[in-house]
Amino acid sequence: MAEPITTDAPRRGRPRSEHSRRAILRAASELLLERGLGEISMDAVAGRAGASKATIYRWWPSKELLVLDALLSEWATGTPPEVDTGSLAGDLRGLILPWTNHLATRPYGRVISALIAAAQSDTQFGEEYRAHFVNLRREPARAALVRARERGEIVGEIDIEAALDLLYGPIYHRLLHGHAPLTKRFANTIVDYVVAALRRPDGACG
Amino acid sequence: MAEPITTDAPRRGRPRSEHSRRAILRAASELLLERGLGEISMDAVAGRAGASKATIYRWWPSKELLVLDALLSEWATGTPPEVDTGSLAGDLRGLILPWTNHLATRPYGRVISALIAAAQSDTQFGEEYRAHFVNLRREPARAALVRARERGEIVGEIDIEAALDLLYGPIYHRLLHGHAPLTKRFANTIVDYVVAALRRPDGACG
DNA sequence: ATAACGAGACTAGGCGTTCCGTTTCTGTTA
DNA sequence: TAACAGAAACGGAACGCCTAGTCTCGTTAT
Repeated sequence: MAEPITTDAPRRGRPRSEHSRRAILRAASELLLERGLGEISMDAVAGRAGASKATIYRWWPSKELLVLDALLSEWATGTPPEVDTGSLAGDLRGLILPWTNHLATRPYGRVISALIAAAQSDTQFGEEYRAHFVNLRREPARAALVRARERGEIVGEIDIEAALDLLYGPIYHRLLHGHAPLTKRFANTIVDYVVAALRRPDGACG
Repeated sequence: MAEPITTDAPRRGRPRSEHSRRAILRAASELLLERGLGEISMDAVAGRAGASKATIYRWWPSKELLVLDALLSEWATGTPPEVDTGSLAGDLRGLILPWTNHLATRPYGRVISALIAAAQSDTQFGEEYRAHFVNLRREPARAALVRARERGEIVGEIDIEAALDLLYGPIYHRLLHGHAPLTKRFANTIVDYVVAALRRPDGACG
């Protein structure tokens, strides 16, 4: 993430160029979706943004964190509000469908897989990535599951963390491996399966 | 994958050194699990194997394909036989438990995530990876689902491909993101959820 | 006076290639 | 049987090219 711009106590000297900051983030986003993380260079980002590499590294400590910031600033526009539809299926669909639709419109798989790979060797980046990408999505789904349990829609011993993996795992799986398309129909099927699994964890009826 | 050694019609000239081939694969495996794909160099592999880089590149076209070959040759020893236990839960458990146990014993997550990232930009490598890693695991699970349907254990319209993602997606999710441990208990829970979801796809009873 | 800016040179390190001299095999000739 | 020529693989090492990240420089804005 970029070092935040301190607003209080106006610093001396030339202020940070907001124009450059946006140009850098936009250039990074564009190049990222055109080619992927491994295929772009910081020189290319600087060149397209009309900025200097020194300026980039003054505010972002590494290529990966710049990319993470670029994706977050792009996705910030499309985050849907969390809603309580009254049913578990409705809640999960409201969370999953816009997200998968967003993922399917652009080649995010190549970018996110590179970020995951980078997160394996850089612990600090890994935590930042998980906090902003993974947990940010899990939290509202977790809340929906808790509501459903309090409502009595799901009963018995429920492993909520495993249920969240059951929900998000298949989406990430198709996104990263690309063995099958990430369609709206698929997302709906996964939600149906998850709801069915939680309603009768042991598969019994009656 | 390495170019296969042709056995028929013995070629002229010095034959390929089987000793070097094994030393290279073993050095690659060791370094890979010690440090990960992005943190090792071909010079390091050559050095540890006591081989020349020229020799490596004579038989493996890239670092990624060498690594894929190294992992496959290591895993070839631990592949369990496919068994028909007579129940869907038993079949899936027989497939999933040994695999997750194997995955959890070593830091495979960092290696596999790097391979997935590499597969995004190299189409040919991507197909090779999916064929040997992903589909090799999906196929027996697919067969188990078909048997369960023929047996009448699961009924109605089943999206088998989505069901496979429901089974493997959560495992890959934890392996790659590392937000929660990949325990035997977790694998069992996922199998239970999958079986429950498929028994009543609509969540209804009666 | 301070600090960010763009431009660009620079370092360090990795992938993959190429050359070298050597080794080990096959095939031919005497 | 024995020598010789060619083919092909070997280890070692240097090289070209590219990229992340650092640093210097003169400039510009507060």
